[in-house]
Amino acid sequence: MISKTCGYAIRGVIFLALENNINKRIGIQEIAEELKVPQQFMGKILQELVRKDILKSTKGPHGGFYVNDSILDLSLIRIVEAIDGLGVLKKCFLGREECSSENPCPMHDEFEVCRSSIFETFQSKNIRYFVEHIEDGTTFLAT
Amino acid sequence: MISKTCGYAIRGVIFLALENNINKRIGIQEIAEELKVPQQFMGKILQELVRKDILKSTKGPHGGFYVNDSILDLSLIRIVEAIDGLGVLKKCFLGREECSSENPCPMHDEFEVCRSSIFETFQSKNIRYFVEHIEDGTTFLAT
DNA sequence: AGAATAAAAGACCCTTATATCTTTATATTT
DNA sequence: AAATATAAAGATATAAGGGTCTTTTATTCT
Repeated sequence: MISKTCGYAIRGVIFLALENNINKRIGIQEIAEELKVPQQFMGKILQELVRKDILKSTKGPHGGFYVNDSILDLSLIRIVEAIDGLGVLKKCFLGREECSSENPCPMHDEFEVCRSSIFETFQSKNIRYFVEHIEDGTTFLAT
Repeated sequence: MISKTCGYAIRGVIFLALENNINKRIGIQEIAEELKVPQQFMGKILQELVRKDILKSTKGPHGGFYVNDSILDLSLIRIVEAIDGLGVLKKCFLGREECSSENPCPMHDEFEVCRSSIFETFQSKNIRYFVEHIEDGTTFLAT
């Protein structure tokens, strides 16, 4: 559905939002260790999110990645859009070039339900929602 | 979700089931043209399905791939199993190594609904179901 | 038997996703 | 100012998925 890269990106952003204290920067090493993901690869992904204005970063000692409180209002769909593009949520389940309700593949209707429920989640849930569930202890970021 | 390869496989099997007359064999060229998929690649996929005893084939003039009526009772999950393996339906949405209802990622519950609905479709619907919808003209195999 | 036909099989190639390594730029500390 | 820590940037490596090409094998027709 979404790429592994995009999953890492989402987990990274939620992690930064969780740790968000005023002006606190978190190094890529700590992020990668906490989330149990490859450090350099995570670095590239977070850099991309900086370029897309979803995160901020500073170099030098005590540098690192950080977010400000407005991140809590960001809807997940913005991260998916930045990493995979929205097209990832529209591809035909059976690999046809074109697939739509007017010209559906055999799985189209069944899958459309899922597709739109995932899309609705990405659209309507913001980072705050996910942060709260992590703080609750009802969901987990690291394996 | 499932691989493109697996989507081609499903479309190929449904196509053969549609065209199934006694002892009729269909060449890979015709199959690929009808479904608008790469011929050689489709050949490899159908060969794999022959090895997995889902299809049959014969070489030589008037050879080709074919199925018998029992194909209509095959559930789609058997094709997914043969090509991608059932693991493809169990992967964590956010790319964690382990993800379960006891140790859920932030998207786990939302995605579980989709996952199980897709699984249920694959499990419960047989080829006959899809063949009927194609014959109806309500769904389409080729783009 | 020989020619023609069609799938099987395997080697190979291209693209994308995933991941790592190296160098550079920048900020902080001393 | 110099040393140091740290991320940015970009080149490179690896693996998997997707796709093509060539040779072999089996079948049928003449």
